[in-house]
Amino acid sequence: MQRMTRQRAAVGELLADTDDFRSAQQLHEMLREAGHSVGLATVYRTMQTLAENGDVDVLRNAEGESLYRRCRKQVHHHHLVCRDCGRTVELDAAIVEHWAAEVGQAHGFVDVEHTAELFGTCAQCARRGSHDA
Amino acid sequence: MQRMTRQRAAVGELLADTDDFRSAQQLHEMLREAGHSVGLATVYRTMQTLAENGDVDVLRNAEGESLYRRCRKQVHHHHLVCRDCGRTVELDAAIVEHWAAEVGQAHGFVDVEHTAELFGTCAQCARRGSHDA
DNA sequence: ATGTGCATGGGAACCATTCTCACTTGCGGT
DNA sequence: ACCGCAAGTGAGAATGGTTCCCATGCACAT
Ligand SMILES: [Mn+2]
Ligand SMILES: [Mn+2]
Ligand SMILES: [Zn+2]
Ligand SMILES: [Zn+2]
Repeated sequence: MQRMTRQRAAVGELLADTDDFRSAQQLHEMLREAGHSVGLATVYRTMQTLAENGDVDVLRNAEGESLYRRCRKQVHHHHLVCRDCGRTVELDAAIVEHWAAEVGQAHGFVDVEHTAELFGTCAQCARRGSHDA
Repeated sequence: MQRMTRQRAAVGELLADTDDFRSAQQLHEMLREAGHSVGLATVYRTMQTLAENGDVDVLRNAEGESLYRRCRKQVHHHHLVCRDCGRTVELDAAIVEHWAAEVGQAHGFVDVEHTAELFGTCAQCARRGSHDA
């Protein structure tokens, strides 16, 4: 019931080549530049489906936009993301997992989920940024 | 240069009485019900200013809406929030602070900020929820 | 090759938030 | 108390990311 279409193939190929977090609109533009023709609505739909299936990770930047990325790890993890270029480091954070579970239980909450993301400026962007100014 | 207006007084009073995270629209409605007349745009502006001054904390729920709350602690902290009723527990998380700082430095990132929020269903809402269904 | 129903895409709709701008008002100065 | 004016307000328009609609396209089982 899940069909392989030209559009989905193009998105999949793009995600394989990209290891920074990107917005749906950025992905759409990248597809256009690569010569593929894929509707914006289709990009949104595709990313949503991939996210639901756990095939991509989603996070929201400070502006509230959703950013997507195909991660190496399939299991739950967190990220350190460059707010300038999207460069991403995948993180294990057993400490954070324990903390979240303990705190939730201690206060009688159930179905506890957590978000924990780090945003910074990567070394390369920091170097580039110090040139001007 | 910061003037005390009827509207800001009303918002301040409301925030003092509320200790759950609330959206600007919810606050606007609560003001209306309390008999105050405050424009929605003013609520947004006021919350934005309060947030910039660190007088309220802001976080985004799963739907991407901004939620506001006047916290007891003035210093940096995190939250455990009921996704149904907004009930909130303020959290110290020295472990998370250390983790964030270490990880950022280890990967050469600078100006590292972090988000870490827990969302769950509070005991009361869990009890209420189990009645129906 | 054909049929069926999932997939696509362009534009409209949605919705939280911000902007605009004419009007109001707090408040320092007199 | 009275002025003057910059800060504040609010109703509606604009914004912008995302979702919805629906006529058309196309993957794929038979
Ligand atoms: Mn985790
Ligand atoms: Mn922290
Ligand atoms: Zn970078
Ligand atoms: Zn609750």
